[in-house]
Amino acid sequence: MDYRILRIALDTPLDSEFDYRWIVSDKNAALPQPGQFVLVPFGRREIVGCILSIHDSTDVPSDKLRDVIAVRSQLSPLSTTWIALCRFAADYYQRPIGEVVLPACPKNLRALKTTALDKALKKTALQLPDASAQAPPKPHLNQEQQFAVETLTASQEFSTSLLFGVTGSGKTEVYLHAAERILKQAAEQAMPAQILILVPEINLTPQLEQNVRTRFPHVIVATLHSQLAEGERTQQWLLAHQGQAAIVLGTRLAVLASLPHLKFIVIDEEHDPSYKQQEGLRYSARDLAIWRAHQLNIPIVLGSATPSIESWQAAAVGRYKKLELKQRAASNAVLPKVGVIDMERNKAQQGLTAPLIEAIRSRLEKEEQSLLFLNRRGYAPVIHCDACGWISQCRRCTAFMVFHKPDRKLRCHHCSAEQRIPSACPTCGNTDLQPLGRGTQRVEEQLQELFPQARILRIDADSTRKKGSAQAAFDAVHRGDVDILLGTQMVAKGHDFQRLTLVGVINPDTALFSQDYRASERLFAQLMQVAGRAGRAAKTETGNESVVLIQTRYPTHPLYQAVLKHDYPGFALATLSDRQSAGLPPFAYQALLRAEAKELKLAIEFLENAKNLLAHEQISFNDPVPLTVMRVAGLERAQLLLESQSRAQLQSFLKTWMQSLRALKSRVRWTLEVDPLDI
DNA sequence: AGCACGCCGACT
DNA sequence: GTCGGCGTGCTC
Repeated sequence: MDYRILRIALDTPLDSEFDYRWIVSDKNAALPQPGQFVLVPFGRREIVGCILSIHDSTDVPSDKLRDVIAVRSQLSPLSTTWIALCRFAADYYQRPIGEVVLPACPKNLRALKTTALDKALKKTALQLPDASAQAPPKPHLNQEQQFAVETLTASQEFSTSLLFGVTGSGKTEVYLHAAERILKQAAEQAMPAQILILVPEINLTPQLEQNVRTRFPHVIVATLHSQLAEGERTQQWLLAHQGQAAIVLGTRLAVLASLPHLKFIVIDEEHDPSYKQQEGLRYSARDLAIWRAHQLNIPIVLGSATPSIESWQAAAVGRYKKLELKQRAASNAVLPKVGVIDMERNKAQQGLTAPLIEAIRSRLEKEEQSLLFLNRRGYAPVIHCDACGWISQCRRCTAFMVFHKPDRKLRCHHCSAEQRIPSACPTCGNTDLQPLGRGTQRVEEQLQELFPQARILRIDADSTRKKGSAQAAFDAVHRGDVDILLGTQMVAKGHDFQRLTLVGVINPDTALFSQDYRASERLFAQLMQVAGRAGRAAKTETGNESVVLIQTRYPTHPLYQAVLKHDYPGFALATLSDRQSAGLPPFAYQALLRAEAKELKLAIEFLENAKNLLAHEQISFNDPVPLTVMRVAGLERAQLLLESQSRAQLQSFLKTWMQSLRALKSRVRWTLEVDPLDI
């Protein structure tokens, strides 16, 4: 009997591809194709995999070979280009290819039954653009924007551009104009085209989605992000895969979407940490997007007001083209004035210094809005007993339990353990337990005392737990129903508040002294971003200038001085020189091996073994160390950091090292992260 | 990761 | 006597 060998990717941690037999019963029937999904027996169950390649023979002994049950032919095959992208990601991040290919596709494609898929296919077959609307007049571009658009669209070949422009400088307009031109150029040549736009978090940038849809009423715009319901996700994915969607707007997972006619990629806010997947395949969507652009030989643009240090360096050495927008696009918009409040001279009461309180008061008098930024939720990060020294330590984690006042609970932010507030100290019975430090809830309480008439709104992960409540909260601010907005980093992104003329940063100093060498880079980006919430509109009717006030104990710290001057290039230059002398990225490449076990000793032991397993001249190992939050949910964790001057050397080392590590068959649970962001 | 097999402890 | 704990072995 005639048969073929199908080499198949399966979603299993086993680092291998699996060969199956396909019996050719009818010579005239079409053979299965790479990129098609198949149903196969695997152990004692049946699962769906994806054909990677087709062969005439295999080394797998024939008694092990089993037959494919069925081929899913209703879906057009994924391209070999797409499979090559997945293969690169799998190799680079040291994961089996099946763990890339299958999770990259909607669950309905992998389901045993195809009913949901068939339904989605039927729906997308009828999909048409909105088209009812007429495209609104396009905003006029200033010279810098015009130049950026020209540069981005001048060639259809691979190039990476870094679009550097402050908040409000009109980066979005550059993306949209470039996208429009690329679609138009393709249409003139009667070529299909697709554009991929990646954003950090889609629910925080609903304005962009709306913007794109109204600007492109004649094409299908698909959106892809993790919060879509499965049916919807399948449809949106199909619109991309079938080439119907000319524009695909999505979060990091969209970088692995099937896009047969991809011609241009945009990465908005390219520095944002949420482009890094933090579990499973720990990929950087930005880095994969650049690889994809290179693979397809198409242009890609990375945009940011505070580029990642890596991207800035790449632009400095000419690997990326640097495009700069120096002015805020609306001619009457100005950069907010940034000032620091020295907390040594101005003692804070309940976290707020007198100058900041005065600034809020003056905004209230003029009926303008204030925004206070504090990156710590809850009421107080810990409660303690004055009499005996007891503190609210989590039993299962190396962390304090956070006091949440509205529901009168202690909650661990690491393992989500909860308990009611003890009415008395668990060790000595003292009934006077005190909160230490402050989170957003406590500052909210303080604001209510100081400004009883003001309408105060807190926005953080706790206040926006219900679906749609974040949107409702932001809508209230936009309507002007809020005088003082208070929140965590959730309030820093995306939204432009027209009547907002004061941004107060309560105390960001801890990030200055973090173990993590990237903490200052993140702080700088966060401060610039939150500062950008102010003064986006023209000067208000009252003629008030927008102001950003940062409360700090270190007012002369270079980081704050750079923020004061809106001087990202200066900050980046200083950071790069520090990184260079310390031999840190982007002047070195890193990988991180993490281990967790019931006892720290076991984790450390495993990492020591791993360290001594395989020597390599161009790889340097640090010592295994416990993580800062050593124990989470009863498991103790440690990590081993590797560095190399050469990305290629690190890659080839990791490949053989991983094989040896797997062969150890250790009890300990471990993961490897390539290019880690948090250390 | 699943899933099954297998070998020991406390229950209707 | 059996339910269920998790060690270990296997998946083309």
